[in-house]
Amino acid sequence: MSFTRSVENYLKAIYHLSDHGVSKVSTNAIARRLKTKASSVTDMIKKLSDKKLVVYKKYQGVHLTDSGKEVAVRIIRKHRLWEVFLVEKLNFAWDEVHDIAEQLEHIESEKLVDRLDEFLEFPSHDPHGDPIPDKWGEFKPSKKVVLSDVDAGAICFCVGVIDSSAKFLRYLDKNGIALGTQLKVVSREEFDKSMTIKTKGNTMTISKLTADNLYVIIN
Amino acid sequence: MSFTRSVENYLKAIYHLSDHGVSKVSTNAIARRLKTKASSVTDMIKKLSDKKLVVYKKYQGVHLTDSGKEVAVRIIRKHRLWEVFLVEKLNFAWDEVHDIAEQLEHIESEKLVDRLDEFLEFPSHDPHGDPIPDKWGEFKPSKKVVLSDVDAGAICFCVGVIDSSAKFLRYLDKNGIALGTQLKVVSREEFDKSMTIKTKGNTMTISKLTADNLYVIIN
DNA sequence: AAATATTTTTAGGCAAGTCTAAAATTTATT
DNA sequence: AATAAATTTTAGACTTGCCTAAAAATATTT
Ligand SMILES: [Mn+2]
Ligand SMILES: [Mn+2]
Ligand SMILES: [Mn+2]
Ligand SMILES: [Mn+2]
Repeated sequence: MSFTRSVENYLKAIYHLSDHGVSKVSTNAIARRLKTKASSVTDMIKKLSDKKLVVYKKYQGVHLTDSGKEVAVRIIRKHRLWEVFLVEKLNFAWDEVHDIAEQLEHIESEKLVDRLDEFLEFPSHDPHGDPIPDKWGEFKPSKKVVLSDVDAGAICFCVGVIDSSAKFLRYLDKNGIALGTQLKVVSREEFDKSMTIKTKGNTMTISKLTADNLYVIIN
Repeated sequence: MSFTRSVENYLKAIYHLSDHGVSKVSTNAIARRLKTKASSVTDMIKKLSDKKLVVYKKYQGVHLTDSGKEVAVRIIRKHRLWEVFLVEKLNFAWDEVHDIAEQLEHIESEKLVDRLDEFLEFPSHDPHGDPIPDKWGEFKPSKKVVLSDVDAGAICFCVGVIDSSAKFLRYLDKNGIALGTQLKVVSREEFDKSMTIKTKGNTMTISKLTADNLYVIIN
């Protein structure tokens, strides 16, 4: 099955708004996300419902069917793989790639996606730390968490920040922490919730504030 | 300026049919090429004319304006760069890439195109031996020619075939001639128009028939 | 519980791009 | 030069996706 760009964008939006296709999503939420009008959303929802991609009851919001979820995950896979390509191979910064990936995600060719995946050596996460589903639509169980939630002893790698101020980024940079940096949590201090972490060449103690603003994925 | 996918496809078709935008193109020729109906072409031509991308006189065919040509060349550049990417980086065969490039050529991002160009090390020709314009829309002077037209002494490389029968391709393969193979024309025989050519490891004589069916680019 | 505010749907309309069938124009043939 | 054939354009219709304005349903206040 092949769908229009617009249908794909709606399904992806609903997927994200519904927390992986679990809960119901309101018309207005979709409209806000896609920068369109509620009436347009209602129109589209009816078409999606006719195609059995969503379940819809008037005034009650929508949720994705299994096949709707499948389409959404396929688009997300493509979006994130292309983001990796742009950052890893074409040296884009991680905050420049979204709009381009928004277009590339609609290119249709299963072979292309699989070859790209292989070319990128089957990345498990995109440059923003979001997981990339495999070709069967399965996500790896690992999930991005805030560093302050990681137990002592765990090894993880940095995939994103919450506070993206220049100040914070400079601080991280100075201490050799960047996207993709491996970290081991050596110990956690109960008293002030500070943590001691070890990077490749360095061991340091970071404050709770810092740990609260770093996203990591546990290996 | 940004145009719809459809507009871009029309402009590209007209460019190719008009021999680089020189001659006039008939409605039917465009319809044939784009697998659409003549009436649809007339409709679109009017819109292109309103946008000053073509010059149109009823019943007299169209030709591209300078700005129409510019758009067409930009699309062709993208098409061919993506083809190189697919073959060189993702290991596609040269006969598999066209349809995918047909989609990728419409991705909008000047930065993406320039980075891709750089990543591919500024290729001058696509996998079919067609020249790739630079970012200012300029084509390198070299052009693909039939091997039988090449003078003795010249060094060229193989970029395509006219006869694509399995028989011919097997013959080439057996003699170590493939896409990209460097050839030196050692001598030409006036009597039967046969040629002696030298490849990397081998010198051989080929018939006029063979030379007539091989496209090369002179270095 | 009634009134008010918010959300969602309907009604009607518009642009892009395509189609079929019929009319107009150009080109080729007698 | 007249007729026939081919090409091109017009007329009218359809789909997709979007919009505004108004009506209907649901949610929140009083
Ligand atoms: Mn998109
Ligand atoms: Mn991302
Ligand atoms: Mn195309
Ligand atoms: Mn090509």
